Amino acid sequence: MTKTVQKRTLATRARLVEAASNVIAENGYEALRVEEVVKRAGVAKGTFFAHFADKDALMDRLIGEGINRCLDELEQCKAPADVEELVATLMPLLEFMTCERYVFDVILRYSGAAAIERIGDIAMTFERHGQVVSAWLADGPFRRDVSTQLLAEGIQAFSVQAMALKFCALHASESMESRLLTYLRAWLIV
Amino acid sequence: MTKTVQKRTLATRARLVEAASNVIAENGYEALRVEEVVKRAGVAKGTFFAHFADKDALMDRLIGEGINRCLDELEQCKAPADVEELVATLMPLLEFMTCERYVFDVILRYSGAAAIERIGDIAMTFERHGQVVSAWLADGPFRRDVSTQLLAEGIQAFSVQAMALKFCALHASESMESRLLTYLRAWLIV
DNA sequence: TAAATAAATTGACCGCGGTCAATTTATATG
DNA sequence: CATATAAATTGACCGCGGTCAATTTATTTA
Repeated sequence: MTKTVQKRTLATRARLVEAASNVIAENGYEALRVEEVVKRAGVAKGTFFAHFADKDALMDRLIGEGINRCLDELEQCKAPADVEELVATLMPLLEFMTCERYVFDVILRYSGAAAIERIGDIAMTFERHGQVVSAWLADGPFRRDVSTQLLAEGIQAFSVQAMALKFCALHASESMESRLLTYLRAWLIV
Repeated sequence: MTKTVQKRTLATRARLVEAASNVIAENGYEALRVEEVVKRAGVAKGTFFAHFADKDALMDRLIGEGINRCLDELEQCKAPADVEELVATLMPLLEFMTCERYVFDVILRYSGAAAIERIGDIAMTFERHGQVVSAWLADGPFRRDVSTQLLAEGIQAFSVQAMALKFCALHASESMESRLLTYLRAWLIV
């Protein structure tokens, strides 16, 4: 049970992540190609897959990072005083999650842990999100007949719905924010 | 503005769909390969893409068919008398939608219309689902302070959440049905 | 320090979805 | 019926994610 982590390993992985971040900064998430990443990192293609199970695993990590940055902001906020404030506070996170259709697709695919053994970064952010929101609900003008945990899960469900409809041709007219507002008024109000 | 639809076209498309259905019946949705489908249909690969924009378009159609079969059943049912009955009635549909992880992923991706111009089969089934459920809610012991339309959207949101958690390692313990029951009791009860 | 062992890296190769210029087949026109 | 025109079909080819036996580099052992 020896853990032999060479620092070369860390260095290579860091170079891969760095290169990937640059590609994304320049062209967005969807345009990322593994071949471009390894070229910039100066390693062979096989090396990439020695560090990440597949391309999605890299995305899980990078998008997870982005979500966590949003959650860092959320944690700074004081508990919203009403539904309007709650929705407004959540918006930056939802905007990031829907910055690209591809990003939203990856999030949906990984919001539940993808594999049995490995629980991905994105799945962990959903847990964290639930806890942050749950804490807010404890001292606000919201219904109390069910647990804050359940209310928080509902907020996630409605958030996903509102985000999904952003990409839906059938419902493009209403904004994500106003839609979520409608949902959460019906869900949270006593 | 002449529409010249050769019957050869229809025949070829039917052969492709037939072949695809057979492959799926034998090996499931995820295992479907376009090359296998065209081989069985006796046409070249390019022909497939003259009939379907991409592989997903075929999946949208075939999975959409499956959902519509479930909805046909649902329409036969009389309006559920309470939440328990409602959930029980919905289960066959949810079971089909989660018969494979791949199937659920495709459904999520296409539940909103994928492209602006073309509204896919799966997206249409969500509309249909909303209408069927909405009609049920009009005469049942459910809350009436918001529209049945909104309630139906919430049922969809919670259904998606319950299905997603079925594939989630973090929440594998509770069944899809009991989870949905918890959600909908909190959502629908007056 | 040299030999043995384990870990990291390499790049040719594969599978499979998707493209397109060229060809075949059907339909409209004189 | 012959010719022009449009539609359908073909298959070689490409892009890109992912694999793996062979090789290089680091660590352990004698």
